[in-house]
Amino acid sequence: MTEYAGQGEAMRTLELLWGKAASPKRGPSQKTSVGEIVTTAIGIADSEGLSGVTMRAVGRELNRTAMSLYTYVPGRDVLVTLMYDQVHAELSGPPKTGHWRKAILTWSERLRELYSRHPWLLEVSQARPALGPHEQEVLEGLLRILAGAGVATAVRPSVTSALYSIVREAAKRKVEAAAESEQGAEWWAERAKALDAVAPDFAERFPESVAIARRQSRSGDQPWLKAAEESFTGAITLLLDGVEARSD
Amino acid sequence: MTEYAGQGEAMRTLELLWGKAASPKRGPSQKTSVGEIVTTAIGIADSEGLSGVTMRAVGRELNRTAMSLYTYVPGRDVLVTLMYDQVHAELSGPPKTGHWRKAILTWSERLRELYSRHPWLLEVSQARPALGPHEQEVLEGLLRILAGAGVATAVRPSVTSALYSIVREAAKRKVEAAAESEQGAEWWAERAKALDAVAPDFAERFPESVAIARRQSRSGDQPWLKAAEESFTGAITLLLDGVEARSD
DNA sequence: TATTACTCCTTACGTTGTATAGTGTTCTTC
DNA sequence: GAAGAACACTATACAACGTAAGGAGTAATA
Repeated sequence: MTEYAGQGEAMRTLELLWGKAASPKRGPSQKTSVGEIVTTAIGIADSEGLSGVTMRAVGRELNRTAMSLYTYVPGRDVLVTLMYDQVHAELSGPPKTGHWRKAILTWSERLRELYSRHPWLLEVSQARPALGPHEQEVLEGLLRILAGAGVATAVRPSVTSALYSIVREAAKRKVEAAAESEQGAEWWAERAKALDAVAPDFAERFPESVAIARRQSRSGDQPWLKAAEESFTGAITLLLDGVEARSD
Repeated sequence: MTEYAGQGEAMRTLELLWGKAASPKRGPSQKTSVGEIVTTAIGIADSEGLSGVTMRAVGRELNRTAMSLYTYVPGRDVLVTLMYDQVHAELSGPPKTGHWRKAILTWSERLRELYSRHPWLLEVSQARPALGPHEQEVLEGLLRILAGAGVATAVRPSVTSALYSIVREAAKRKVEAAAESEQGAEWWAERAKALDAVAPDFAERFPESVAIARRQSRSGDQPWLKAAEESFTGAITLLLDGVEARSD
């Protein structure tokens, strides 16, 4: 490994994120690349979850040992950071045109779809200001829409925070719903019976929760998915109404 | 372990969540309890993060072996679920009175403070419909406020989702900010230099992001904390404005 | 009193991330 | 061209993890 003038791992991680890692000048030619490793790891995460991404598993996929990966990447944590930034590249595209409300809704939906394609994103620790280029590009895209719409600078962080939040929450519910539909109806019936046995007063203690659950279960054959969809667009509409009320 | 009539682990987890696990009728008296184990585990998580909560560490704290914990709790995952529900008990209190906007803001702030006290909540996987009593109580509290305010039933899931989202996002930023202020100013300067070396065109590529970051760094000696605070109340205000616009 | 159900402990297994050391390859320098 | 530095990769090893299996001791039941 090259020396990094004492700048530590933060510098190394930034270099990797921005594809600016210096290529080696001597020694045997590398048999793979950071990009290939990250792509492979993403593939594993997509199909087996983040816990499936072990150094050994990634190495095996590339016909290499786990330890050889440490030539490219300083450790598993950084690999996950790189994966996180890399998938955000899927959202890069032409700038949105049209009405800003529509643009924001589209932005939100695209981000949510990203989370659906890569559910493991929800397992990645959020306490991590990575500053990767693709993640940053996504944020910048939203800020541009807000700026173009004439939303006051002071309000933009709030809107941004709220939108990200709503998208992630919606993605969570969608992932949950998918996992749950795998379980089958029998599992649900059993669980409901168990809950009743353990908390017979559930409906009395939590009438509002039960009312909403019942309301949602009436809306079609995929109740959870539909409910998630509705509360997603509903929440965004609400937020944008608030923004608009503020602009006046 | 008692047999659970083939109902599996879901039943066992629900019993533990609701404190309805049957106490043993024979054998030596138990030297600890589920509650003590959960409390101990929460203490460890508070001070060392969720990764510090190992079966061995919890056992050590209670002068017991890791394996003895399996008498009380079927495994680490369920222990984490119990921890998650348990801390939500800290929010139980008298129902809020006064204007509903104020009540919702208070609810949100209390939840955010819970996340601040227990930052590891953000590390807990959200893809998990636990149905624990304390978590449910918190949700029910919010729904009651909404119902009392006359917010339409159809809108409540949206508002709920958005509020939870905003709170969690704000907590994330607060946790980040705390972790970052530990790092000291030198670390930040170094990191800024590294970013400039790696992405000299950062300010040109992401002008809106940079503008906001600059704006936020002007607002006092704890820029991150203040920014988080502002975007938190800002986002909620925005959302409630939207709700109000909808009620008309 | 014998049996049963239970708690707790010891031991052990497989898996993880990664430190260390060694082998062989390629570029640089003399 | 030869020597040596810089590198890629492998093999081995270690500590820590969750937890399965088995056994010793204890208390209620029959």
